[in-house]
Amino acid sequence: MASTKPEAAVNRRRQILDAAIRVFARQGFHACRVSDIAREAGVAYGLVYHYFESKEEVLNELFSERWSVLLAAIEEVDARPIPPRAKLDAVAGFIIDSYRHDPELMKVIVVEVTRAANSFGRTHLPEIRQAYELIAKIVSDAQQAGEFRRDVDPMYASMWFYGAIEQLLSAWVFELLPAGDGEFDNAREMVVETICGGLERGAGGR
Amino acid sequence: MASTKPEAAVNRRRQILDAAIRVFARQGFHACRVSDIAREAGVAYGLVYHYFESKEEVLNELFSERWSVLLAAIEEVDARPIPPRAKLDAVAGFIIDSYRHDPELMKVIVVEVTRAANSFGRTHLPEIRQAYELIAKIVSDAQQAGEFRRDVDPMYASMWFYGAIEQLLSAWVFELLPAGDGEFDNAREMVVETICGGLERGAGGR
Amino acid sequence: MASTKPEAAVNRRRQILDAAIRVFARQGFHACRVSDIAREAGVAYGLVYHYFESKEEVLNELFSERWSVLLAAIEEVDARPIPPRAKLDAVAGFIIDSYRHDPELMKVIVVEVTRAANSFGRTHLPEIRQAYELIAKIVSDAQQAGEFRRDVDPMYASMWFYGAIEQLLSAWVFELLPAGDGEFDNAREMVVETICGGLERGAGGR
Amino acid sequence: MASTKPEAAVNRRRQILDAAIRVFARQGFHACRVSDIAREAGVAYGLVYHYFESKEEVLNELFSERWSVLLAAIEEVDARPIPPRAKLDAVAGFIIDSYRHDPELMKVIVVEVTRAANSFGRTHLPEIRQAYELIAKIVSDAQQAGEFRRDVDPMYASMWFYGAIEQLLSAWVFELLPAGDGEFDNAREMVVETICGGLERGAGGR
DNA sequence: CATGAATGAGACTTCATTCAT
DNA sequence: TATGAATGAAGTCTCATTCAT
Repeated sequence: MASTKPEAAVNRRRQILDAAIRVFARQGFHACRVSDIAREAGVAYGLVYHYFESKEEVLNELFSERWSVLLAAIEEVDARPIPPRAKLDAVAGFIIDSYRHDPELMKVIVVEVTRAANSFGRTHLPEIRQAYELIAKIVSDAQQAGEFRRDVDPMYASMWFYGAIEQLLSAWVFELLPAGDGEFDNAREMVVETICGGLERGAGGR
Repeated sequence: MASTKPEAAVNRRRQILDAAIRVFARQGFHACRVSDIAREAGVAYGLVYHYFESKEEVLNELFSERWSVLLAAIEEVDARPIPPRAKLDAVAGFIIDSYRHDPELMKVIVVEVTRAANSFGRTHLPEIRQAYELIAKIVSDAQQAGEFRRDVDPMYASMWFYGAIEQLLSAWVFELLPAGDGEFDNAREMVVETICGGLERGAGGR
Repeated sequence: MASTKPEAAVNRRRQILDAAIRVFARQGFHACRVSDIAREAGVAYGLVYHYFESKEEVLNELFSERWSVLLAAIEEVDARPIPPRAKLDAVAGFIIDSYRHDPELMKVIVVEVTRAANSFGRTHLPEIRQAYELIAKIVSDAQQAGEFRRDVDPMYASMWFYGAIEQLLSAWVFELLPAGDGEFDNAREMVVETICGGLERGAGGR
Repeated sequence: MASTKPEAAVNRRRQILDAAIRVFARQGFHACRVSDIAREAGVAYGLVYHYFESKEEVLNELFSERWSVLLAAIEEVDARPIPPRAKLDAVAGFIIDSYRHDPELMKVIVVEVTRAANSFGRTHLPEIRQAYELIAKIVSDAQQAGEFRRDVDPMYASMWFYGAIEQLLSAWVFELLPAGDGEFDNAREMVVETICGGLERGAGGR
């Protein structure tokens, strides 16, 4: 009972964030108004500003919250004693599963932040870059270990790997390609097969 | 005399479009005002509305103008009697050269349209899809010819190929990676090597 | 125990008032928020509304509390059996000493009420007028007694006397003139010398 | 005809400024909305922002426009080959006449800027100080010439002189004292008589 | 063709005040 | 008494677009 208020507060904040995900996903960050978020959350206009500095901060929060999980996941994967291809498979799997479990949130993150580097994403370039670098490190280590060819810059490889997956997500989001459990698994398998295949190939020879 | 005006008109239009490229590249589509374009072009405020319906139409025009060239280029490349890897190399080369020759225009196209599918790009999804499909056709034909492995959906492969290149362009645009002639050539070579490598792998066997 | 609360209440009220002086002085009445006062006082947001009707009432209180002291002081001075110049010297001394002893409070009173007759001060015009009239009475009596020239409207004289002192305070507040004990005494002496000098002059002759 | 546009533009600006005087005088700067100014001027909301950066800038303009005239007037007066008392009489006359001819504008200047040093006036402290200093110079010169007593700091004298007049204007504005041609002339005469009287007194002796 | 003044809807944000606990 | 979450009205400023000249 004594803890009702703090709990309520926490819930309110969550309630607004969750509403924002739905609104951002449906209308887009720029096209929606703060009042849309408030209405979707079922709270008063001003309450959004009680918990967040601005509309931007809501998106900020949403992104950072999720992106930090992604970064942690990549690091955790990298620490596992498994071959690089398995690592990249796990990373791809994590990203695609994120979309599978919460397509609206991932749509917001990809569409409004990650692919919107010009406007909003600029703020988050450092965090985004971290993901690239973690992936690059996996590639780089694999090159050191002689498992990936050495003539590809790890950052380039990282771009291709991440870019390929992001393009996939975009295609699902904008319904250029059908989405569904079958597609998710198959796409993950194939993207890893293709990119890793290209990176492994001739690892010894070249 | 009589022909001066139409000519001037054409020039005016071009003048505005070219100014828009610089302004969009510098400030972004949303952050810039129509008056910024007019000032950059050295024309009066209202003249932009003489030649274009709206600010959006300016971007529309810019995109369509360039994208149709890309589509034509891919078709032309596909028609050549060369192996699929050479075709994809030519396509990658065309895109990267576009950036090399006019980085501002490509920045606008990639940042404001292609990667902004939610807001503005939605209008152009059909044209964008065409590019994906033309690339997919190259892959598909290669699979038919036994040169690429058959278990990868050509549209997926297209996404990865295009996504990888777009990610590269983004990285250059946002200075996550250094850009320059050396990088351009190397990146093209390597992205083709990697993706095609992955697609070719076990083409016969599997 | 039973008496703790009322006592605490009184203290709380005082605590909020004192905090308000600092906040109003620092940020100005309009520019500060109720929450600033609460934070400065170290109490909860809503408590301010427990003791005061509104933000205005806090300022009201501050003003009335101090202004009534000023009015009483002038009346007390006027009752003394001393020459008019000595009376005005005492009044000037009282005002200047008020500033010397609590510059923040006087800043608030002068800046936010007395000189802000348009917005907030309007409420207090009657009280402010009383001060003018008390001073005018001193002048008027001096004229009756043949000590001040009779051709100056006592209310005008009051305005000049009070206006001169208020301008002095403003100059100190806004650091147009240096403030300090030396300045305080000299300014008091000189303002009385000048205004009374002008009022006495030719009192007999004209 | 050809000059219609520029002319119109100038007029529009003036039209808005004049409307702002009435609105500021009637409702006060803070209490009025930009839309009130626009309505009073009979123009569209946004036009105010076409000519001015913000509501503040409108007041800025109003103040600077008028204050520069005051400064010029004081300088001009000081240059005349007349005794100091005549100079101060001319300065007081100028200020009081300004009120006589445009009481609304003077109300705005005194109430919203000059006496509002805390909020808005802060921006204009330098200009306001100039006026004080010009008056102080008149006093100082008179002291040099042996016409005013030397033991009064010229800046103090300036404060008293200006403060007395400003207090007078305030009293008229807030109807603490009746205003009218008779009062204007009498007040000017008497304020000069009193202050200069005080300043001249014992000029030789002391 | 060309100009740029004029329009006005729209969105963000602030913050005094209320109220349930 | 005390708390601070919740409310929502209000106002500033922006800027795409129109239109008279």
